[in-house]
Amino acid sequence: MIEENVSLVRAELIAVLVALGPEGPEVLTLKDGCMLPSGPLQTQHRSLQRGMRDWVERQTGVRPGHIEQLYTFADRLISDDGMRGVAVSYLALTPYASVGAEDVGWHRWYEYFPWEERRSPAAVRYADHLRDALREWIGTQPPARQSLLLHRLALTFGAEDHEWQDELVLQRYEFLYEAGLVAEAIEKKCGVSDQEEAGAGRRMADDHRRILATAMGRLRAKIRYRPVIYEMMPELFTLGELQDAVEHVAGCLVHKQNFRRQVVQQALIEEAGGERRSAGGRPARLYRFRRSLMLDAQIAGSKLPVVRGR
Amino acid sequence: MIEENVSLVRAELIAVLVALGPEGPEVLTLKDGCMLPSGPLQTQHRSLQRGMRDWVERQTGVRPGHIEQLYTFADRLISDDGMRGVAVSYLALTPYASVGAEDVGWHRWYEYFPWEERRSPAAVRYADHLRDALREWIGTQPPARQSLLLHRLALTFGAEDHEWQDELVLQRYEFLYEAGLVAEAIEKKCGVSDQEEAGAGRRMADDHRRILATAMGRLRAKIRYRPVIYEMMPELFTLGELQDAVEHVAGCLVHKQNFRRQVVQQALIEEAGGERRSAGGRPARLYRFRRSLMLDAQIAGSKLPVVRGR
DNA sequence: TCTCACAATGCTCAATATGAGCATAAAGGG
DNA sequence: CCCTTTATGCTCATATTGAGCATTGTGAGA
Repeated sequence: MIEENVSLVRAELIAVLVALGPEGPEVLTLKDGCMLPSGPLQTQHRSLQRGMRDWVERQTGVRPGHIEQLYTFADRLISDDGMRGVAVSYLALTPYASVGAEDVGWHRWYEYFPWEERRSPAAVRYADHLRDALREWIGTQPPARQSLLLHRLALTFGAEDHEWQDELVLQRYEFLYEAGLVAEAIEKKCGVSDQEEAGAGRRMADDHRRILATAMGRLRAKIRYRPVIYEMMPELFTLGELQDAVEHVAGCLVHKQNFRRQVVQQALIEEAGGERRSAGGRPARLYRFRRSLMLDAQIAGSKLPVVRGR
Repeated sequence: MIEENVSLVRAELIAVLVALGPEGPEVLTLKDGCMLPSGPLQTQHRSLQRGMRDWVERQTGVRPGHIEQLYTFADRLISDDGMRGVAVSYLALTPYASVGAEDVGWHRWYEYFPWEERRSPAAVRYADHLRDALREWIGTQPPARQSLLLHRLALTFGAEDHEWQDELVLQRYEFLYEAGLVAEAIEKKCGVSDQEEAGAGRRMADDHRRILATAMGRLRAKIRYRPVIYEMMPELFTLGELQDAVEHVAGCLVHKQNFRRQVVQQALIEEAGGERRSAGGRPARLYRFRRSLMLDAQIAGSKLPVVRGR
């Protein structure tokens, strides 16, 4: 007996898999960059997380490593078959792995959120440009709302002695969405948009880009106090490479000497005993993450100094 | 058309409502303390959060204030009607409100987790006692596992120069569960347990106590860097009352002078202009939370100094 | 009325942590 | 052999934190 009014739903599992490619963080996608791996919960799945892992491996061949639940939401609308959907999204980190299948591939996440990449003055200028566009849009809004919107602009995009906070990825995306500055919003308003470059950043199907934004924000927040960055590093790495990874994820530059100081004194890594020589410059020592401390690390937490430039 | 293998599920919404009673944090329950408010997602619910709010208000008459999603999980087993359940749990904070309905009421959360209350030496002794019981249990385990278990014990219950970390509520509950030291686990092993006091702390139906543990851990972690404590305070309060609230939630004592210093210099509160006099002692100034900063507060975060004693 | 216990409030001081920059070391390329 | 480049080591000013002493108003009881 099923109670009246009680709707049965299809449970959809969606995964944001992140790895560090040669040019920074990349996300695993289907349909040539337009979709995240996903699929419905099935009878044989023993848990939500298992189901998610199963779909990812089936669709892409990649094994998720460190996994964490992101958010669960219900579709706004009842679909054609009268069925409603509940989507459970996950963030998973893995070392970089190549994929073979058609239409499956890694894409730099800054393709989707170019304004989040602020490691060069040129990149910062792009974010500033968007901020101006937002300010212009705010001007078209009801006067009563404008002051609140301007305040929100300052908090999310950094202005009037508020600093840019790298973990507010979702808040910025939603702001741009409201202002109709991203493709998904434009399409919603004007019908199908055939112009690929109609809005800022690359679009995705449904609300997958929103989920990606959630994942980015969560990851950026998390690397500050948990050693999750090591989940994406290869077995051996130099401190320079580690710093590069953090900078790419956080989307900003950090002070090199202070970064090393903190990382070293946390003692979560140990010297592996070799060195790596590159084009020019002094060879760098190789380190490895002390996996034996994983339990400690999960529970105790650590922190990486993600801060401002140089 | 519904695909083969794809299971439709019932989506259950579960709420942990927390308020500050006269003796510390309390949780809103049904069935005389054995259940959390919950109910299935219904067709008319426009979102998961709305559905949760709807159930809470219907069952208890209390309006949830600040809301945050906790975790989503699938039932391990298919139920009698062949249907599977997915449960989405929420944490909600509210000022203390009285309830009228039968079997509905507030219960101190330390009834369920007495070892989490460490504001007196006697309370700490109880946690120590449990730690000893766990250590004994570890002795009965396969020798190969023992070293890992002892390490985990040190991390979660504090030992061998590891400190007790108040936000590890779930980890401690799960450890006790594994060791068969809480009622739910005993029942699972031995069939129905008619002894109410068979295990540590008061039991709840299904995995509701696990959800409560998740909520407690999240709240304890959150008050350190977000001003959520104010969601549970009355309009006017003294710094002493605020500190009391934080201490009750965190389950440990804080240094009074340093607490005030940080709270005041964060400038999230303002003097309300009166004072409150109690039994003995100098009257305390009244403060109020600056609601106008809510946007800032949500985004920017703040932090309360939750630390060790005095 | 005078004292005392009590909580609130104000302030100091040492120990750390953090932000920023200078200096040196060890490679490769002309 | 000099120059550029990256790694590494170290210093110093400043901010944050942990801990404790001192002072101020009150109510209660001698």
